[in-house]
Amino acid sequence: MYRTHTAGALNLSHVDQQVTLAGWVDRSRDIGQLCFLTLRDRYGVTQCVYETSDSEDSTLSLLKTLTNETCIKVTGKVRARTEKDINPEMATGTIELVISEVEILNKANVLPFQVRDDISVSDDLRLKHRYLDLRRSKMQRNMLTRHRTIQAARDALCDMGFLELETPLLVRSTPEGARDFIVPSRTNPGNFYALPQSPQLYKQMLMISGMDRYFQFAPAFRDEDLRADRVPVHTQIDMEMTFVEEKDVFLAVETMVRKIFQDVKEVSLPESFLIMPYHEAMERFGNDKPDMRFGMELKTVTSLVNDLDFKVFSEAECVRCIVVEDGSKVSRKDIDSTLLDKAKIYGAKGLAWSRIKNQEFSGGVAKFLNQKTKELMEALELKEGNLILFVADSYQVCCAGLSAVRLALGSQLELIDQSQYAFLWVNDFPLFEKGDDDTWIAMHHLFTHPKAEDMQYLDSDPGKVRGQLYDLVLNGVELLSGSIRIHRADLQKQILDIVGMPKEEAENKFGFLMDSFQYGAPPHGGSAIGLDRLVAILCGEDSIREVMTYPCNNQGIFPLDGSPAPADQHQLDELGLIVKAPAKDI
RNA sequence: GGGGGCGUAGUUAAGUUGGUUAUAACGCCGGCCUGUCACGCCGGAGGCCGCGGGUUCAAGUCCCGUCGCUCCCGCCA
Repeated sequence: MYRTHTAGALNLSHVDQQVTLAGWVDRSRDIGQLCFLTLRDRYGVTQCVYETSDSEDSTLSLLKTLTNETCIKVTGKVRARTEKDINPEMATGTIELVISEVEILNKANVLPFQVRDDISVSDDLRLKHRYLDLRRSKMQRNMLTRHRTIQAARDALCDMGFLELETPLLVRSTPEGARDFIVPSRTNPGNFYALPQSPQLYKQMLMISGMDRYFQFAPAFRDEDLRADRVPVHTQIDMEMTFVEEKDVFLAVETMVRKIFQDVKEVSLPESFLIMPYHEAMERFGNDKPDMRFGMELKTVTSLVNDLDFKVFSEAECVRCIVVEDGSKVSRKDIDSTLLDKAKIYGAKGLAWSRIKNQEFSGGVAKFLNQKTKELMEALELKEGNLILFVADSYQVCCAGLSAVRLALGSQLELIDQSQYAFLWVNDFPLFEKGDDDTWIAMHHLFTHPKAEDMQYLDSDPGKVRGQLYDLVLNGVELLSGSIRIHRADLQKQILDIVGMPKEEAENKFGFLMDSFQYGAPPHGGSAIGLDRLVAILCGEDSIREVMTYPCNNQGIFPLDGSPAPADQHQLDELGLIVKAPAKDI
């Protein structure tokens, strides 16, 4: 071993012991014939000190050459610091290591960026030198949190009798929503595997196999455009259960999530989480993943304002609004620029506003609203000083626009308690939505079981059918998606008919699943948690990249190894591939 | 596919209506310092101002193009 202890281990009980530490130079402070250096490893930081009366001393000279992040081994005796030299900020601040010997294991060159928490460096540079970025204590903490989250989830699921099983990573391209990553087969020229978008079909068949309860930390691959919280590969805590209904899945998930928050954050979550149907979420928050940490709910006023002498309102399909309690905190400039911009992103053409002053509307569109002062004041329960913000458009645009405005106000007015974890189940999603060309498309995926009481509308009015579908939302972030699945071939065929998938295509793409339904497939259901998003929230990070070891950048490029890269000609030849597009230079 | 923002030493930034030798902090190199802990003090090196073109007596600054990064919309159940 290179070391006898770690850099976080030493305390007063080790005084006078001879120890050896190995790690990186966190900082060195050269005070002439006195020299301090702080040595860092995953476990902490320990101050090492060397003093001499000989200015030609070889150890002293060596210490003076140490640059930050040089990898070293230090041997010496632990000494208690004198009262005035104790550093209360440091976990090891009561002691120091008196250096007798230093060995440079590997020198560090001039660093591309400093390894410390208070840096602001471009993400690209951080990713190019991710090994250095991960040395920063914040990143070390994030990785530890990730590890603990996985550990707690595994403990909880194993306790509940789930089996941890793996499903294939080279699979058939599936009829799911996102674009597949495809992998050419050398042994079967002209044929391709797909990387799984989720273990969906394979975990369903594990239930058919009688595995009863399964889970897996599963990579999920999707070849779509990226975002701050979206990368081509993310990890799901994927689970599936047999002979269960929605509430049974909720219970299992809640048990696991409670264990995670207890173990990782020492936070006790409530016995059960709030449940809200999709339609209620849209009505109250304009969003299917509402942030429940603050109110400011949306209201609909279409019928009250459509006879006003104001074309924008009278001709709109829908008029919705939100009420800001203390309107004085929102300036005209906020409304006309910041908030309007938010609403515009989602297609709103404007953001009408007015304030309540002396028991009537004042400013903005007041002259129109005051045709119905009393009715509006009562319907919206308006009070002195309120600010009302309206969007008039389709129901979808009203919801999306005002929901964005609500979130912007929530953060601007600091209405959000950052210490709170507000969980919410959203369920009863519609099974289908109308596509562009008037066809029905599955809102979630094709394997979701309709709600029993809505099955009667499958033929007559698919838009009315709700699925046994649920999302778990945490602080406005969609953490989990799941459903009770179809387990009978006849129902599965009916669903495929409704979305107009040709029989041949269905047979080709997942006939194997349909087949499996024919041998006593049991009722089953499950869910998948976005592990990266969960860990990001636990770490207080906005981007999931902060909790992944080696994420790619926003262009899908990983600056460290330079992937993706062109394939060698001999690789292409073996695969029988001809590249038509010239390789983009990256 | 569409829109917004940013590209200046190793890093993060400043750079005025276009006008001397392009600044600062941290880092790096050298010197001084025996209780520092963001050590301090003195000195030094370090620049294709992303790239290409244009306007001008003169461009880091203005214009056009391009490349890179980033955030968002579409897309992603």
